[in-house]
Amino acid sequence: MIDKKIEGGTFMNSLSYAILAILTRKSQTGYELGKQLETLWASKLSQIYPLLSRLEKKGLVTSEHILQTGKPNKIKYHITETGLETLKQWIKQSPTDPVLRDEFLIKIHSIWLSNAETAVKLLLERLESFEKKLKNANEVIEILETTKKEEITNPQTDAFCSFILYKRRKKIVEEEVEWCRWVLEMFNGSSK
Amino acid sequence: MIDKKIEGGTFMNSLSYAILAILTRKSQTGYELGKQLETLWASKLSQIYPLLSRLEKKGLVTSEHILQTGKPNKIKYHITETGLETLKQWIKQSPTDPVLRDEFLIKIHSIWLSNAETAVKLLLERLESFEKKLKNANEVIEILETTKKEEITNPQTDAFCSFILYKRRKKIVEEEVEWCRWVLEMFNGSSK
DNA sequence: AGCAGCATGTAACGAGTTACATGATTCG
DNA sequence: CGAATCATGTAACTCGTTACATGCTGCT
Repeated sequence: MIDKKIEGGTFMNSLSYAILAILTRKSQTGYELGKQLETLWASKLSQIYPLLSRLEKKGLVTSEHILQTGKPNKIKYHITETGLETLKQWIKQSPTDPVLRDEFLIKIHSIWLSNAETAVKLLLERLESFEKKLKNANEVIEILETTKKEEITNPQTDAFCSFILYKRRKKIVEEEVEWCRWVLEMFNGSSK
Repeated sequence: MIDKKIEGGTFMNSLSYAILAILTRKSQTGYELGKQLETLWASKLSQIYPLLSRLEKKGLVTSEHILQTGKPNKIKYHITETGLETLKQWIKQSPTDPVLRDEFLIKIHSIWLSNAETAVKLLLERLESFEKKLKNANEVIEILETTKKEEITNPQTDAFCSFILYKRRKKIVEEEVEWCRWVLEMFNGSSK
């Protein structure tokens, strides 16, 4: 009875909703969406552009052609009333289980077959990459805390939602960093 | 120059390595692999069975037909020397970036458009599901700590690898639980 | 009587990535 | 002078899910 199939194509997938979610905050181009989506639902432009056309055919977004000089012309997308309603309805439904695909975990699972050097190299790389993510999250949180002091405590604002998501990110990334250090210690302890 | 393309089909994907990784610990059937893979690289049996055939053609695993009465016959897979070498070589290479696909995050991103009831329901569901995961991780950790006391401090054992992976899982899931409680408090605080 | 578990597989489809095509500007 | 950024898109592919097919045992 759930009509996922709205006129003009096939079903709505998670990426479609992620696109609508970002467009509620600011109308933007496919190219810009590609960057915004990184933290929410990573995807390539080659997947985003066809989906935007599909969403337009369904009447969930409208497009505005913007001519530019010196740069290629661009197409700005706006969410429609129908699009907003569709998104709101979707939010109410229980989300599917999260899926994590992380080659690092497979490698760690098998690291007992390897030597300490390989393990340490793997862990140091991971540590470095997550320390960068942590720094980035901290920066965004600081900016939100100073420029949106009021909004970030009000659940009815988009800043609040961004804030809590970055706080979550920070917590989880911090744990990963701590964990890497802990495992590295165990390798140092056992080799000496 | 990296010969991902070993005779007998196309490339090796992450799932192929995940299968090899699990088979290093214990020979087992595709059906059993399906369950073991849940925490490492979630996948369906319809993807696992054809991959096992492919791995056999490549000479990375061998199969043993086991006849059963009362239950359907089964095929037990064993990793070969070549399979083990292939896995060891792969571990040395830097893993690709982890990919997380989580509809919950998209919904939270848009929760400012919705009402407090919807948000609280979403968060309570998440909390419950992660509390279950936490309980499960704690149980496995306790078992490992009592039955494999020695191995879990020795990086050359498979128990050590399982142990550190479950410890990681526990930490991250704990943070998610804490975060859910924190956000729920903010909703309770603002509605009164 | 019906459902879950055991056990293997194929077919069809949707989701996602890589490669290709185009072309101007700006930065190092 | 090459690489990165801006900007949109198509084609070909791999990866992953859903549905289908089969059939016996044990639990509720």
